Amino acid sequence: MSRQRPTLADVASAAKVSVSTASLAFSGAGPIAAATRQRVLDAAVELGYSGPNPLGRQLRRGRSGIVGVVVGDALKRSFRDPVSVQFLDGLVGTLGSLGLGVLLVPGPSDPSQPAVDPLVESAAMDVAVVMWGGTSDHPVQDVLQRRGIPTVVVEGRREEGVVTVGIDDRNGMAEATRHLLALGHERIAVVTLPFDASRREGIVPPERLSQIDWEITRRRLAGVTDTGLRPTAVYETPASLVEHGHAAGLELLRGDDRPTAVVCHSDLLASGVVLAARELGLRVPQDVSVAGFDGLDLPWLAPDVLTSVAQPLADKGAAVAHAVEDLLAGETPVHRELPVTLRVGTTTGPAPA
Amino acid sequence: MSRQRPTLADVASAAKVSVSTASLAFSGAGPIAAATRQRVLDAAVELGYSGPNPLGRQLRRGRSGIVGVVVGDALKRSFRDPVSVQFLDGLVGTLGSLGLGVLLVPGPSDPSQPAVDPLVESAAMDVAVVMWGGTSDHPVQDVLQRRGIPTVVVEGRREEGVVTVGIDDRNGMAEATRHLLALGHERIAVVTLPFDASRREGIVPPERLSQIDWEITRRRLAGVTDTGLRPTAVYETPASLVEHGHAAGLELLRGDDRPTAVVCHSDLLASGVVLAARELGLRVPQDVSVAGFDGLDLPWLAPDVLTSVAQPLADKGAAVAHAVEDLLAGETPVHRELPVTLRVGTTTGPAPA
DNA sequence: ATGAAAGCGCTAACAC
DNA sequence: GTGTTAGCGCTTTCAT
Repeated sequence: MSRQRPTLADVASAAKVSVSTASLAFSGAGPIAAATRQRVLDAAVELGYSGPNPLGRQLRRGRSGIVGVVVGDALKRSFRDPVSVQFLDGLVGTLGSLGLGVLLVPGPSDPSQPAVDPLVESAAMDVAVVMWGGTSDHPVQDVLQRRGIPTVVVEGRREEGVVTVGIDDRNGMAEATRHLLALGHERIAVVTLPFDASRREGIVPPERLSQIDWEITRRRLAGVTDTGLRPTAVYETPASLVEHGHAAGLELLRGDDRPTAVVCHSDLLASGVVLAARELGLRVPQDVSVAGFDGLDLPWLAPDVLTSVAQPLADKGAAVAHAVEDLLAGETPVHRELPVTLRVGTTTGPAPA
Repeated sequence: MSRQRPTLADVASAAKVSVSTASLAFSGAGPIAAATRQRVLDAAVELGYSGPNPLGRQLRRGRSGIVGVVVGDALKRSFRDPVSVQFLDGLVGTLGSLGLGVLLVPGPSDPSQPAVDPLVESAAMDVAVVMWGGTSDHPVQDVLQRRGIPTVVVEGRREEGVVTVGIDDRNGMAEATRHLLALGHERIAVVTLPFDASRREGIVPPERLSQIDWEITRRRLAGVTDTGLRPTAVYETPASLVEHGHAAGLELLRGDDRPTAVVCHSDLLASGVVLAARELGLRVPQDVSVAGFDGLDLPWLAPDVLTSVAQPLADKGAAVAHAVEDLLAGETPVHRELPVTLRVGTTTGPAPA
């Protein structure tokens, strides 16, 4: 343990071979005699050498093997949403099998904070993945572009020169809405994802409906109105969390002119609405139907099973990983749009008479 | 965009300075005339140079600026637990302010899978953090040690030569138990975290009680018995998830000789027990009291607020980050054990008469 | 305040 | 099959 950490050169000289040969012994990429190889490996063990230093390898190869994943929000908030987590799980798994690691890069948190995490500016990454890349001001994407780091945007706006992976949420949302319409509902309210970073909360005044900055919110709301429905109310939430759905439900469902159904932009919001309905003494779905989006497994909603539009989260992660792979191979991946499926649960039923 | 990406040397020659001067212009670490500095920066913009290549810098400095975080389980499962997420949030935040990035390294998932993710073997990291490092076989820690990567173990066994950060969960668990005893409960069951990687589920036969592999489970169970309590039953779960708590609740609370209180090793488990109790028509806390551990915010349990032992999750992340900082500075951080606090909610009350 | 030079540890041409 | 050589892009003494 006395001196410096041994290098490949040390191992090579101990094994009495050249460094290039020693390199081959570890990488296996090239012809080498089994005996030589073994000699190198033995020398390595002898010296306590545990394999090539990744830093040297990375510089030489010009690749870090790292994919920076910019989460669309403060980590804590982002990861409270199973949607992010399950997506990330699919992404990390697939990237892992490609030999790539995931560097967590915090996204913009408070509007007050510096807009771009220092890691975006200076961390080593071969490719970046931007989750929830749907805002119109993209300081993060600008920095990445300046650095020349190829980027995959998830759920963002489809733009020239930007690789995107998304889901068919507009049609999915429309399908959920039509499901309610088919059940005879006429008074339907909508609980939406945030319109922008302002984190506003409450029923949206009509003029604000045309000022949606977040692409995903715009698309899902468009899906609702694609059906021809004119919602009785549109309620904006500051984040996709149960408590915000709960607040929305309390506000929307009190009073006699309440809607008979609520469509929500996410399952977490929808489950909050269900809890609020129960709390108000309303039966679900006899008095009020509730539909969500995401297809999450929500055991604590039992015995109810949420009617929801299921999106293939793990597949989405894998699709993004493959886009990353293409980018690394120098190819330009095409936009992928994954299908969604309406899954009818126990929280929607015929409109009350 | 024709040729290679520009390097610092290109910028230097365009600005008619030496590379070392150009380097100073970017790092700011050294004396440089403001005018020269500006000339370099202008040249950089001109050439589309976006700052020093991190790979070159890392090799030169011998540091990657990366902390590998080995999550204690498959990502998906791990991140379904707010405990991991909130800890990670604190960790990433504090490390970020130290200029360090977090590389996500999947931990052992299935016992069938290769025990150690390839990233552990070969990714660049200056320090590693092992979450839930409490198992007796540490293939991951062995590899890290062989590579000479200093490691912080969270919630693991305190051992010679291993830096650990933990919480005082043994006393916390004892305090929760004493709270129940003080309320007059005599028949108390325990719902525990996994004993080992076997993911067994159900009431534990007595002989298995001495075969707890996971340190955290051992400590928390010891906390319960430290009070002198002899639990009516000990129920082992395969993971800290609501559905497993639910299953435990259903099994423990059916029948007339049911316990009047259940102490759980986590809030997710406890909330599952509450749901099961409600489902069985039992009133909480009139018929059965339930206590948890972690101090999570569980909005969907409303109107109940879980009685729980709160642990400072963000602080734990920060404490680990500071241990990492010490390690990087060449110092040996001391073991930190953070305090926990019993917070009485609405789910515990006097034992039924 | 600036420049020259060395070298971090490795891999990949290329020659033998 | 093995060795020689040349960098990858940068930071950091050390001179000037």
